[in-house]
Amino acid sequence: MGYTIGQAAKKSGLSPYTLRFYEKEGLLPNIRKNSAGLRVFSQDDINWLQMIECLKGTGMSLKNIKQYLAWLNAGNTTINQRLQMFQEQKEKLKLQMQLLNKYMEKINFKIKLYTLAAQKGDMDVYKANPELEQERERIFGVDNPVR
Amino acid sequence: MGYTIGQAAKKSGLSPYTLRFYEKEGLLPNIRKNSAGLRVFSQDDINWLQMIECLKGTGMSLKNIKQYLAWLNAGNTTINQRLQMFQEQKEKLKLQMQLLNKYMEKINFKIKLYTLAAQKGDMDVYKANPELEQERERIFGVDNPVR
DNA sequence: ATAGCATTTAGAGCTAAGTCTAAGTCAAGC
DNA sequence: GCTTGACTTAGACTTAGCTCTAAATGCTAT
Repeated sequence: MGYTIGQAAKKSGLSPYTLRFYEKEGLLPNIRKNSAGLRVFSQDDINWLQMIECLKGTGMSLKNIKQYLAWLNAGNTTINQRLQMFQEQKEKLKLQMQLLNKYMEKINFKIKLYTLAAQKGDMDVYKANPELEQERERIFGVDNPVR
Repeated sequence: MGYTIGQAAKKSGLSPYTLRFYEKEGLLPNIRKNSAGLRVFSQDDINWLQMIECLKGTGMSLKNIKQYLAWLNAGNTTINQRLQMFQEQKEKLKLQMQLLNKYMEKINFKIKLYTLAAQKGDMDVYKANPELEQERERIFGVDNPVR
């Protein structure tokens, strides 16, 4: 159960460059090397890479991920810091998801608008569909006519 | 109804530096200047900044936002391109939201785990709560014990 | 009318996160 | 025994997106 850097790259969706970069940055400590000096990635390493993806994908910087790793390595005395970190990360993620929902509404409205405009051939869509004004105002606010 | 760069910065949540940078990059064409040479931001400019935020926030690069702006300025002949752009952006956003939901599950599980660990004082949580194994396996996969 | 602040410009500097280059090593297949 | 291809290293380079500096100008309140 050991992967070369290329195999680990495919498994994780990252490039070999990135994996070496992460190791250089201290995000992948304890990567074994075989007798020829090649890195050997374990399943644990792959799992950890997936955790990195999760934290990175929810907006955590590599620097903060490194902090988390330091807490992991420090053992049971840092359980509360780690718990708090995940709680904060959850709040951040909730806000982010709310924001994306708002963006989704805007984009959906734009699609509605442009679908009508594409049929008509021009952007004067509100005249034929005055009911859109209500929705537009709810999503974009009073003084945003949405071009 | 005109704002200084400082006021526009507050309204948009961006810094004056960023607003000047955006103008320099061609993302804010037609910003007026008053007799003293100061920029005057209109409500339309603020609205456009909010659209930029939406596109940027859903992962579009400034370069692609500039492309969209070019289509806007080109008039009705580009309605289909713009419609397609928003449709693609919507697909991207849907994937992103799915991903964030997965990350939320992972983070919630971690919070559950660390909450128990914090009570116990150590990480041997599965022994006292073997039902967690099921959930862990569903969220993280078979060969990921989740440290 | 002067102090204090916001603004202007051109251009330099910064940060995060990779990405690549060059020169070399090594194992496997022909 | 030679080629091919994946790997190694150190360190330079890239990209996106800002962020700041310096020197000058201009409004605003005392």
